[in-house]
Amino acid sequence: MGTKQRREREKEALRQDILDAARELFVKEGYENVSMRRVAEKIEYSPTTIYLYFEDKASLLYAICEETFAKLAKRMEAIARDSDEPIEALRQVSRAYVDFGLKYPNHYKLTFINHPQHPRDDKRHLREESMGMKAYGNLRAGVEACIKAKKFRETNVEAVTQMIWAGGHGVTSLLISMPDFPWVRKNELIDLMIDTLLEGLRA
Amino acid sequence: MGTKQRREREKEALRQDILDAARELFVKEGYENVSMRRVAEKIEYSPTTIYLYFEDKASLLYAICEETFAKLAKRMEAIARDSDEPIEALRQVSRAYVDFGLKYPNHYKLTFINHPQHPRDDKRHLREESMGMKAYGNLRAGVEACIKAKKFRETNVEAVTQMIWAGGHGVTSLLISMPDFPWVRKNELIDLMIDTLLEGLRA
DNA sequence: AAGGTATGCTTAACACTGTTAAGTGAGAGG
DNA sequence: CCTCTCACTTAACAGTGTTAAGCATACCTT
Repeated sequence: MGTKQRREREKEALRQDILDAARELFVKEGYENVSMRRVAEKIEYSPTTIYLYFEDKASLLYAICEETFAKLAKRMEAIARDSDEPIEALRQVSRAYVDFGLKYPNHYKLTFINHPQHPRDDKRHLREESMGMKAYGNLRAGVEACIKAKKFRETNVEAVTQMIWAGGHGVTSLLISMPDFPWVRKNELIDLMIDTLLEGLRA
Repeated sequence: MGTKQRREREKEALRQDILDAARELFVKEGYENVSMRRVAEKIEYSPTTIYLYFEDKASLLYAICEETFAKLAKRMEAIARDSDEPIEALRQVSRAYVDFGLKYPNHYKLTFINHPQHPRDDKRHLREESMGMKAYGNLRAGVEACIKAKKFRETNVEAVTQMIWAGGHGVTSLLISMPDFPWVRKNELIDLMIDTLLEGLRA
């Protein structure tokens, strides 16, 4: 009987409906400002139904974050593949990171800025297989290539990677979360950050 | 009759009690995890009493942040005064900024990461007189001194200030909001960021 | 000193929140 | 045809920020 398989398919479809509704609301109005009841209303189910598919509200967010991270990781990989000059590749990967954040500010906010502190030591997003870790790994690979090619004087791969990440995140998050501040031109600020960091690292 | 003045003093005292209680709780457990009822319980008043002294919960935190950021601005000023080598001064001012954020993560979160997005066009924290902006002004002064002394190749004061701010903010906010990530030693990361930026700026 | 009033605080309530325990009802399996 | 499974719902709990209304006391005036 294919009934069991059909039911399985239907469950998966509803799971996706929940995810789609939640993503749209979270992105439009912010995680904190969207209640489970509102998500339920959007998919026209009772609020408690969501709990049959996701452990809690944070898990719902986590699933959405994974989707977003996956897109970013994919784009970073493509850039790294298409370039062979390591510093130029790293520059473009960093640029891609910031551009991604500015293009999808609400997704970025959701995943990197307003990331709610998970209640009981929930370290899902730090697992090796998580998409966030994969994006970090891509940046790390770019840094490693530069160090292997002896282009940098600092040789601690992890430290350099984290610094470049922090530099990109700093620009991105400030531009997003303080839009009313009198910033200089966005591109000027982004390029100045990346260029200065790479210049400062040069062997 | 001094009764009016005495009452004024008593009101001010209670206001401070509220501030003290709220600060202790917010810093210890985080703004989001502390309710108005818990603050009220701590000072042994009814919850609604707080609303006679502060417009809402966000205003309570804002008042605390102003106090704390005043300290930061003061420290930055002192550092700038005590040093006459402009790059060294800027390095220490930047370091003070990050150290401050890590010491008071909840204050930092409100003014630079989570700041209330819904209180409709509430731009308190962007006002010239706000202590957060004063700290930014101190950083800017440090950058200006370096540029005046012809130590930097980039001469756009605003752009350089914003970049250094973004660098410090990136490190600070990531360390705060992703405490479980396998960071390299904090001091190593902070120093690497500041040193690399200053090295990359050198004339 | 007595009466009225302004002031400081509290009680009760509203409209929400995330989450869970218990219950319902339709459809599959025997 | 009956039973039982299981997706889903209803009702409720324990909390949240916030407000409207009420009360008691300390003050000022007569």
